[in-house]
Amino acid sequence: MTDRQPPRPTDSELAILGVLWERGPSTVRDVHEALNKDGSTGYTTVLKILQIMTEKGLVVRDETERAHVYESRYGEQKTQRQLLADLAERAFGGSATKLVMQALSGRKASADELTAIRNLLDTLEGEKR
Amino acid sequence: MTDRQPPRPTDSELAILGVLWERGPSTVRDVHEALNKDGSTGYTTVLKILQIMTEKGLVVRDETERAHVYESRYGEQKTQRQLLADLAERAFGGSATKLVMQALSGRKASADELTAIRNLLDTLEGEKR
DNA sequence: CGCTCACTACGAAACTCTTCGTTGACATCC
DNA sequence: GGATGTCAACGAAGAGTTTCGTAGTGAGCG
Repeated sequence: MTDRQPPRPTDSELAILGVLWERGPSTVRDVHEALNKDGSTGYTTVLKILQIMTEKGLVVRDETERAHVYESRYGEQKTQRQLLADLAERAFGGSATKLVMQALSGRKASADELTAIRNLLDTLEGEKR
Repeated sequence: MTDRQPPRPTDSELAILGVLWERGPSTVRDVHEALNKDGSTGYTTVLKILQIMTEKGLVVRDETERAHVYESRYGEQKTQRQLLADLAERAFGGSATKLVMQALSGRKASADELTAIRNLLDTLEGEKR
């Protein structure tokens, strides 16, 4: 009835979504050029993946212009949270807290970053009480 | 020279690794029975995936007994951190901090969990100074 | 000794993902 | 109006994943 659960994007799809989030609605050419800054992907490859993503519902396509314009259907944060929930489910026994703690301890964060996280914690706790 | 970077486990592989981490070294039968508690996977399917994982180096196999015994080659935490680093790279522009903050805000954690995370933060900051 | 059971090995089939070559449509430029 | 360039669509090839049927092998039982 409501929107079906979007499928988990693959690596290539995620790379393209990154471009769309950064640039906003873009043509195939735009995406291709943005990706080719570092990697090397053919134009038709990008096109094909965008077509598949359209079928999957990951992006929406505006066909009014000759060069179709693609836009990510789900926001960056929503997608990121989806991926995190997914990973928590698959690799952390469903515990997002375990995921967070592992991410924190497995990594050197700067003092600034730790402070930012602490502030976020404060906010969350404030909401709760 | 040193160990080659282990490949990212697939979903099925991760499910099997979960069993191996929980039970310790196990035979195919052990894993199969553990997995069939809820899902439905054939015995030979589990065997095949374990064989592939052996080729990939994700597990090690002890063949001294007739029923081979499989063991995860990498610990649970190490694998989890690998997966997190990977996801941070692919979906969070390489920023583990962004990942943590998204995981925190996208989720309702209990007060106890927030406290646990806060304590971890204290420990990390303590080490740093 | 021969049967049966448990187990591994092999390989095929279906599916997805990634890549790209080719084709055809459309527009613009000379 | 024909050549040139841009673009979407199609299809195919190759790799990886997941599934499982079938075959072979060894161990122990009767």
